[in-house]
Amino acid sequence: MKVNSPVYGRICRVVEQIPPGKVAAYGQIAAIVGNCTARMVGYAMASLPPDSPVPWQRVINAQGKISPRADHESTEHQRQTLMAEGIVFDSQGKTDLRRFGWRGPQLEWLLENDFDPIWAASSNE
DNA sequence: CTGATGACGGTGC
DNA sequence: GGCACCGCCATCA
Repeated sequence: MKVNSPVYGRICRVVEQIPPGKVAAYGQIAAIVGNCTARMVGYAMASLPPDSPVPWQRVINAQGKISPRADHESTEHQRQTLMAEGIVFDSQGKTDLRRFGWRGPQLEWLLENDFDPIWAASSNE
């Protein structure tokens, strides 16, 4: 990532837990990170280089849509990447979070990385 | 230090 | 369902 910040670091570690074929909302990531807001997550993603190892493309907004930004081509690339992972978008460019929404990290991971265990995935995958 | 900014989200109309 | 506000707060100039 571009800047060295403890907060951004925690955000990125959580984002890295999102498996292929799943997506998470900015607010969801923020809740897991704790002491952080959706805007922080969005800003952190914006600061990442396009070739970052962090799967930033799996983070979308709470409406199940890819957040529009100045660089339209980047948005399109994100959509293509997610479709390649199996995510399906409807005619409105929305994806069904009930089907593709990430349930959260595993309890063990949360505990080992000092995150609040309340956000653990409720059951299996 | 101060003010502007932003890949968001909840509320109210 | 959609749209306009406004709070959010780490970063940056």
